[in-house]
Amino acid sequence: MSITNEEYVRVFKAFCDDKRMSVLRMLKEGEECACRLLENLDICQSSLSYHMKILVESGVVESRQDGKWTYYKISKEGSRRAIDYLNFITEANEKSSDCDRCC
Amino acid sequence: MSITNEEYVRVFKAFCDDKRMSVLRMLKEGEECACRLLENLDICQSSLSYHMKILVESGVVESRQDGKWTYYKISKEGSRRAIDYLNFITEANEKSSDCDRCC
DNA sequence: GAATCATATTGACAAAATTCGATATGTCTT
DNA sequence: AAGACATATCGAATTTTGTCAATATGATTC
Repeated sequence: MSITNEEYVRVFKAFCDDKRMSVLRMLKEGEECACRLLENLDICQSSLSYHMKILVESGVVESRQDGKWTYYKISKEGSRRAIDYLNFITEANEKSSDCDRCC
Repeated sequence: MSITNEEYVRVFKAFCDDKRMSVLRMLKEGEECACRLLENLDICQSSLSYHMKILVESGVVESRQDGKWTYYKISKEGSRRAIDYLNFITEANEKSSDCDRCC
């Protein structure tokens, strides 16, 4: 077992909360700074910061500092990794347990 | 917005808990009944039942009754859907925000 | 049909996640 | 360097999630 449960869970935490999902859907349209995200979310600034930290730590979102602004966008590498993980986890190990045809 | 945040979150909840991840990793090896899962998990029976309900409601796991046993396995359709969702959420809408080459 | 076994549900508690207001930090402007 | 602005962190309160023991349900066996 090379990848730990903790690692998987950290990555998928990104997708398990309503507010984070809203953020992801905004970032899908392109890079945004925190203040723009905040405008559309009905939470206070510190809560957004909390969620953005989880998103960045999951690797699915990456951030970039520009002066006093922080810009966020979906990370291609991070999302590829999440997809790889999901594929791996849900991919059966084909050990003929529900083989309908052959036996 | 056709698919709600709630729907996405319900699906990804499957992957956001250590115990559920352990279950998924067992089911990856093939169908199992609840009692076998329980043996390997260090939680009590009602807790397992709680987690299995979340997994089944996510669609990622499907269950089948055989007499007094309940068997669980990874749902191909459910996991395909989870992967579709993840692809959709993390796929950028390419609106030229981080275009390095062309401009 | 009574006893037994596997799983589900309930209610109470514990632990973790989320929220907010207040404040800190770091950057830009003047 | 003082003021303004954007974001991060802290501490406390609240909400949600996960846990267990007890009990219920539903099927099987005797």
